[in-house]
Amino acid sequence: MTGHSRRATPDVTESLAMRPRVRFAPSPTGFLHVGGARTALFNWLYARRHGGTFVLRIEDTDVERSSDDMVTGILSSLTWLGLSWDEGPGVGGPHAPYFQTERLDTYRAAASHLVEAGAAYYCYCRPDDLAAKREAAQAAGSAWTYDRTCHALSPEDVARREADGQARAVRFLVPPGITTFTDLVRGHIEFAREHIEDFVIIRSDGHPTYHLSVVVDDVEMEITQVVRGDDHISNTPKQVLLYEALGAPVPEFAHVPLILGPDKKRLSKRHGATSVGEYETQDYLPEAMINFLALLGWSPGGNQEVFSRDELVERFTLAGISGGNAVFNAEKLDWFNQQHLMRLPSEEILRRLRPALTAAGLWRDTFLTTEAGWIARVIDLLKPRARKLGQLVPALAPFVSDEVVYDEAAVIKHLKGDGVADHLAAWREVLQALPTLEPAPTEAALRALADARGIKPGVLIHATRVAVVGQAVSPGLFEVLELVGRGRVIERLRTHSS
RNA sequence: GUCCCCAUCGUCCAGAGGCCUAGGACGUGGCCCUUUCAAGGCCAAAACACGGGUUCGAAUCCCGUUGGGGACGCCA
Repeated sequence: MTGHSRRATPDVTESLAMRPRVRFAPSPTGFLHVGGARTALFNWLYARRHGGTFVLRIEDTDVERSSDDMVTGILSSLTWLGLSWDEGPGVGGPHAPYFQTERLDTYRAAASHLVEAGAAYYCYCRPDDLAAKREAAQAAGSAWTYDRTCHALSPEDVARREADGQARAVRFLVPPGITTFTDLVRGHIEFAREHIEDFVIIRSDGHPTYHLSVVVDDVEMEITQVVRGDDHISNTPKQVLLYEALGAPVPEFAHVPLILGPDKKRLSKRHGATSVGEYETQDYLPEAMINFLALLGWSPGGNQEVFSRDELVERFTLAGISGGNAVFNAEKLDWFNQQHLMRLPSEEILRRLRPALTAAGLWRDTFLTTEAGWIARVIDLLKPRARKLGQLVPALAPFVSDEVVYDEAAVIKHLKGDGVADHLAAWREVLQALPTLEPAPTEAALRALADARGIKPGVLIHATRVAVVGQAVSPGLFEVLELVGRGRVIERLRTHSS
């Protein structure tokens, strides 16, 4: 060790300190919404981009509405999207547990600390009474903030209520002044505290409210950047106040715009699918979903649209998040799906298709061995014509099995015409005589035959297509014939020729 | 009602004072390729909300108006 190491040490320490710790903290009161998924994605991208840590924390303090099934569903959707978490449910971590209901003592301790420090006080008001006051004020057209009744209670009053065993909540005492914070996407934001009421931090049932638990956990879990939805922006000053009262460093904030439906209203069920799980069910590729979501409200700056997960990680910056809300455009998602499908290697497509092919009775293990090259060519031919992965299953059928499903309209249009059966018989003879079904010579042979018989090549082409694949549409006929293979082609022509 | 945020083609974005007769993508229309369908290529229509400033010069900076969104819970 030389003098160098002494200089190097602080650098290393500093670079470690720079590593961000971000988190996604869903409440398990519903499925993973696409908006939540995008928030998770931005956090994940930021962590991965900077070699930081992505924490997943479950905010289940609303015991009434939270459920284990929802937790499972959310984890499953995140996993499907490939947003792996470094700390959280299932993987644990230095700040476990990651379920808030398992951390209640921590919140109570923090609240007691705040009460002792005079930063918070007990409140014996009944929720019903407060709601009534609030409604009355609203009816009168004015805003209502808690009137601090309980802050004004004399020690005797308090003693009597305690003796009566009255339920008490804990309220944070909002000091006068102005709270400011810097938002990484919007810049400087400030709130006059006169508009902020003394908010409840511990409910009368002893459970913490969101404001307390989120701050206590973010402090304890050493979260450095809070990346979350725009709808939290007005909560932020309350939380900044809490950080300060707790004597904790305030993290940086980045509020990302909301995702809207086509009518510019917050995306909801009536706009169609809103949960990630539905898109999974609808056979979208997770990489397409990621790409689409990333570009909703964020831009790397150039003109490129299609990005792999790694490319997104490489380019992600919080500063690239735009300020305005974004409308969810399902058609563009479809386009991304197709683009990613086309870019997926055929082996990968085959791997993902295996369950569906098996279910359809079309799978055989030789796809992985002796037939690997052949099936890859078939997939490459079909994939630019598919919008969804699953569409490849029926498209693959005429290539991999003897079963051909005939489209009635196509049969009538292209196989029932005058002389068609006869033309196909002649064409079958020609094919049988050909040394191979290589596209170019096969096409030449077909055109020569059509010429000899005085018909347009299209007549033979269309008839052959329907006879071989059962549909009026397919990839280029001659590539299809070669890959279907002479045996099956001849056989299918035989059943449709005279 | 109060507070906060936002404002470029129908939609998603580019644009960080002159590079803008505003660029890309989805979608739409047309053309090309072609045996069908895709993919791909080319072309077209399509936007700086409005009004004031600041500046030699503004989509870009400031103010206001309007519009949209969000928050005002013992929900998160």
